[in-house]
Amino acid sequence: MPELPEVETTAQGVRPYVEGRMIRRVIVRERRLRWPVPRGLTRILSGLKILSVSRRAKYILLDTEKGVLMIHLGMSGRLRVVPASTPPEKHDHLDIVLSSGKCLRFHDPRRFGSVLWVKGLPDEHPLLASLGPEPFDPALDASYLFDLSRGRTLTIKQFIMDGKVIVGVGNIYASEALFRAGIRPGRAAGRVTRKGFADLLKAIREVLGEAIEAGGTTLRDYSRVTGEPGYFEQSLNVYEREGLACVNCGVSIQRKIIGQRASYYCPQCQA
DNA sequence: AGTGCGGCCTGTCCGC
DNA sequence: TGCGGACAGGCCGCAC
Repeated sequence: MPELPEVETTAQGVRPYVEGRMIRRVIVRERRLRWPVPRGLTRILSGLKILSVSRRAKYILLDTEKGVLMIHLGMSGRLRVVPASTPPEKHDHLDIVLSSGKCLRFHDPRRFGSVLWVKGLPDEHPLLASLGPEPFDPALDASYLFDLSRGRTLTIKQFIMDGKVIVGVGNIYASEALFRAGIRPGRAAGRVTRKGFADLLKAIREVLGEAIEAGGTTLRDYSRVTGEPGYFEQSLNVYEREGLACVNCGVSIQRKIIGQRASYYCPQCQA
């Protein structure tokens, strides 16, 4: 399941193949994604050069002189670069055929992903406009999170997974960051101390940074552009480790549903 | 306004 | 073996 590290890894992986390339055409085989793939994408994109590949939250942005193509991997989406002649497989919903003879191929069995076209600045798109800061934004600090959380009754885990608060913290890394910060996922956000948020922000940055370094976490659906797995899975301390010994203290890791999401924590190390 | 939850999807796994 | 059902999850949009 692609979280921010997986999306970042994907953006980095496709960048050398698509930046500076011309789009020859677009082949849409299935437009029923999270949002319908816009009609006329071939007409819009053909002949445009991809100026840059970037990422905002979990969106991959392909910038052209006429607008920006926003790609979200949902939870089972993948982007691969393959020769344009490669026969499509099941769930290969869309190809962006490049002047190089290769194509950027979007594959998404669950179709929670999306491919959208924005004419103006991507930040003005409704899906991006109200998003919170990037975790690695230097302007982001613990005080921001602390202030925003005052009076909030939802759990700290739900709070950090809320894209309006901070982007890019998905289910896996939320559990992992809370473990590192020693905070129980079920604690009310409004009851987390200033120190707690300092620890938590540090932990979020560490976990995401390490996961990017490792090429992401490979669980179920995700693999890198090259098809090789990410290696962060072996660094997970609590996620999907219910009943196993805490790496810190040996106490059994607990699993609890919070906000309809599986959450994992050590009852000893996390208060 | 903040909170909780339904719904979108399919592959995988489990029990019968 | 085959089948149904539960589950996984990002995140929007609705209802309270």
